[in-house]
Amino acid sequence: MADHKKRFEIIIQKLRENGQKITPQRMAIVKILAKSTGHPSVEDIHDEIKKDFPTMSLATVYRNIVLIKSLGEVLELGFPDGRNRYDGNKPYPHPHVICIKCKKVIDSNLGSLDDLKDEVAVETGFKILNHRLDFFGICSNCMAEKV
Amino acid sequence: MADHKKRFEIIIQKLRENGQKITPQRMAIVKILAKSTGHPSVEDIHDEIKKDFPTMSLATVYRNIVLIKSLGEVLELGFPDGRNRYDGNKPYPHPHVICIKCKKVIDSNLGSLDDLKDEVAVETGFKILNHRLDFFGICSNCMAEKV
DNA sequence: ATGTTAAATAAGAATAATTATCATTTAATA
DNA sequence: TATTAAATGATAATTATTCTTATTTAACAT
Repeated sequence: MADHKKRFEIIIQKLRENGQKITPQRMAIVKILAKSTGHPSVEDIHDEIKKDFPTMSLATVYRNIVLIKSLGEVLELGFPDGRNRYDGNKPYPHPHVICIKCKKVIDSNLGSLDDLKDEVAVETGFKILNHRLDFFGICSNCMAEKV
Repeated sequence: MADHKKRFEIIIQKLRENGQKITPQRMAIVKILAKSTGHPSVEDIHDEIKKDFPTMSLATVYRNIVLIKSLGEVLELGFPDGRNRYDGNKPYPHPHVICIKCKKVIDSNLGSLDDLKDEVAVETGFKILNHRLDFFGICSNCMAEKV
């Protein structure tokens, strides 16, 4: 089964287990999050779904993301300019590489930061639960386009 | 000279070099950013300065942060919940450790991520300019307070 | 199959952080 | 001290997100 199909099933299953109803709108949102290779914003998701559900409300997208986030099945990437983006395909912390020109967000396949995490825990006395690592730069496309 | 005094002078000097006026309000903001051990939010800064300048406008704080950011002399830490925080003492990327209970933000003294950066550049074809590494967890104080 | 009910949705109002506007004030320079 | 472009203060505008409420509907029991 394709990766995003599997993720879709996992998230739907988890929703069921938590007594949530499976509505068509909810399924549409989960479907996009399960793929989410492009790290869509709430508006991206809303626009995409409006093709099938012209009455889909933005509030519904927000509500469902909060819900799915609370189940640990989507990763939220917040940015200072207030355009959060989401990854429901790999909901665990992993490095992202972000183009500051075209705003593309891609995944990196770097190894884990467990060693660093342990160092930080010892150094600070924190119980570390989570982390986030982003690299910012310019992608090869945007580099080629520079005038 | 104390660390934050030095930072203050550096930032003021850079403002001068760029033809910016040195106003009392601007100095007050730079002074707080130069210290900024607590990684203050815009509101924190505004509240602090209002003690000396009761008429200080929020807009002035925002404007000056944008300006100082454009000079590369303050690091902006954006969070999904829309409460950005600032570090003008160490304006270059460095790991932060954030308590998810009391929202405290402290610095970590981990070594550099230059090796990782190079790996990512090779892997993705990006020109990497910047990065951000945050660890989220619970600080020892909050851990002790749990009921 | 159908009725019941608590939860979900749609639409739009409310909120909160940030940015823009514009009249007034002021730092820098002559 | 006068001049002038830039900075400030006050507030309106904007934008992302959350809240509210009437309506609809998925899930379950009959």
